[in-house]
Amino acid sequence: MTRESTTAKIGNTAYHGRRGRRGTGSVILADVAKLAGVAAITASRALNSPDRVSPDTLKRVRAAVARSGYVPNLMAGGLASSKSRLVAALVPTISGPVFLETIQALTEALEDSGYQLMLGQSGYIESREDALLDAIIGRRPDGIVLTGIMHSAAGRRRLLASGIPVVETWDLTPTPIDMLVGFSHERAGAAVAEFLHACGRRKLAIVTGDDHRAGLRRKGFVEAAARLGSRGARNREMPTCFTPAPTTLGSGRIGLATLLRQHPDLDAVFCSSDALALGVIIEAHARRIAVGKRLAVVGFGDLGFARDTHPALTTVRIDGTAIGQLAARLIVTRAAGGAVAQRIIDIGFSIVERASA
Amino acid sequence: MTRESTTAKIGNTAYHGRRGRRGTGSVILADVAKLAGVAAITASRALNSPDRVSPDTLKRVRAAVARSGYVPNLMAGGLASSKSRLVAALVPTISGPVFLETIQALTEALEDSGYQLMLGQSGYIESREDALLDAIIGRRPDGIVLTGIMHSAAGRRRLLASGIPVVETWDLTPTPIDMLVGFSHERAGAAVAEFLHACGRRKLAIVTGDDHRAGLRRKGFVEAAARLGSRGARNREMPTCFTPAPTTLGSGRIGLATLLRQHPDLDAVFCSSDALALGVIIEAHARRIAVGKRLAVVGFGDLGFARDTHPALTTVRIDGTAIGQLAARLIVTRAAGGAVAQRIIDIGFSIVERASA
DNA sequence: ACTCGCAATGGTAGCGCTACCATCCGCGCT
DNA sequence: AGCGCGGATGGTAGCGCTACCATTGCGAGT
Repeated sequence: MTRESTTAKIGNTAYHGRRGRRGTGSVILADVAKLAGVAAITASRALNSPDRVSPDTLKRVRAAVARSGYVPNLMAGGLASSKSRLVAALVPTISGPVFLETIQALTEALEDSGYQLMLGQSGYIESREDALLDAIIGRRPDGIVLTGIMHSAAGRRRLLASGIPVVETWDLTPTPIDMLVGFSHERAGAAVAEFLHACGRRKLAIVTGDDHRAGLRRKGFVEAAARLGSRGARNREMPTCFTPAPTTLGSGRIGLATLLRQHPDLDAVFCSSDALALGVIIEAHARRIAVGKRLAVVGFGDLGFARDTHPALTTVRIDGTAIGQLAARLIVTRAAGGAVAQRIIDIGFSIVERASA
Repeated sequence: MTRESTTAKIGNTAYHGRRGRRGTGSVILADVAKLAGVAAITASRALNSPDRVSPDTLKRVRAAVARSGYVPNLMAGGLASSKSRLVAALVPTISGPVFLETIQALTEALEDSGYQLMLGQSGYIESREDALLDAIIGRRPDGIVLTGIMHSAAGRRRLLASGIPVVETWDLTPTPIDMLVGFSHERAGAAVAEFLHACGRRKLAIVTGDDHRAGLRRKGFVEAAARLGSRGARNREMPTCFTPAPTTLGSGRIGLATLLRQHPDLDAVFCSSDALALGVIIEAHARRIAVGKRLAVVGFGDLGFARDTHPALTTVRIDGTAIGQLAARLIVTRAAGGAVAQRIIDIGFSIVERASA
């Protein structure tokens, strides 16, 4: 029994109503083809590679689509072509505006290339990360973007085994799973120490979150400070205040208060996020400490508000948008069968010098 | 020719190498079934409804899955069952932390129920919204969550026609497409005006973004102020400063400066976001205006930093997490074939009274 | 005139999975 | 003994689409 033997009704309800199976009852490609007076495969070509059909056919198929309100079933198409036009992004959490810019740029760049973003939040629980990985790999995305994720060894193996292009971002590990767009947190930390040193600051301190990447920045900062001979840093005795994730304005206030109790004479604070830095500035205000003069404050991230604090915040700028766009380009290239010239891209960073340091 | 007639190799590479089609070459259900010594359909049941197979079979199938590294192809499963286990969320943009909490909660709640979130950003371009809608509907998600989207009439129609459950959020329109979780922006604005009036404030002003929902809050605020007889508000002459999207700390600073130029005696400012409010506070600081005393400031959103500003920010709290969770529950219920008791849920709001007003 | 090539179209056979029905087996009942 | 019944399992036939190959028709090349 063929579809043609049923009524001419658009949609496959009639067919399934007669005998047998499920079906969504919506308009399918065969309906469009019949309306346009062509075979299904020709209708498919008209939609997916318009230059492979005659102009006349193309017009008729397009008209049929418009008339019937047909929306291609991408699950079926994906199954048949093993191309899902989906890209998955895995982040620890989207709150915490650090990765937002990257996700935003990624989504936009992908949409421009006809891809859709699937978002996964691993939280910080490893078992969840594994379950999530299954859910993601199960959809056979054309690419996976890992942002700020510390993946388990098991996770790495499954990703590798899946054969799906992977882009890691926001970090620069020597041994990426596949591709990578990031920068060196350690060098960023070192650069801040050198900058503060050049400003004449010698009594440095840190307010930092305790995630892995912040740790790397701290390491670079402390080592550079030691190398340059700043106070206390020689023996890794950098005054440090750790704050729990996520880093907030409130933690920054507490952080400065805590540091001042032990080291009332400190003259510079490097914060692992702009939110912390804003908190430090506000706490300094409350204590009538002149930020930028008696106390230098440096943030990290160059979030939108950094230019508008009082005084404006000196901070490390990471081009999150570029990271997202590059990640998208890498994946799109790979999905199109192309080879990428450079599997590891160092996007660098810059110190935006404003009034706070 | 059946799969069984080929070698016992795991994965369908051998089969497809021999003659014919594409195929991903990865482990498929039939491989698992063969390993476990059962039929494919039994393996499927073992994975999807474990209580419908014998404990022994279940164990053997699970072992086979573990041994082969099988990951179900959810596109194929979705096609066969017309259940995608995907939910799409449409937001104008994810930067701008307002909807973050909702998206976060939504993702988590869905993951707990075995659903995956697909994220779409419409930007503010209507043509893009339409293209996006096709990409989304094409994947046949089990639900669509609209957050802060003003959808075109055409968009409404397609959503309706698709038959997919839709939840609109963050607003309370009288005629939702399907389901709705939100609150009345107008009433929120009115409540702030009443609150400020009760605090003895009479010379009110507004700093606001110019999106639709902020407009509704402004309307409620202005009308309530007029009703209560605050200065100028009788004739809708509320001093107002509009700022371009997105609302930022910087816009808030400019906003207050602008208002003060025209109305140096104002004693209260209602801001359409906490970011604006923070900017207003910072500008007031810079001008040595005592916030909470000479000038009352009220924000909107109760973002994380609101409790930590100096002085702490009085603001309107919306439970974005609850919105996300409720939206998830509505969709999961519907997808499971259940009927929802209440198609329109008013989540309300509350004014968090702190030191700034 | 006859091949050759190419553009346009169509038929067929799956992609990997699950809904639907059929079968089988063992159990308690009449 | 024969019956029905429910639990476990299997076979088959698609879900809606596209890869692969075949076919057709027509103009150019020899």
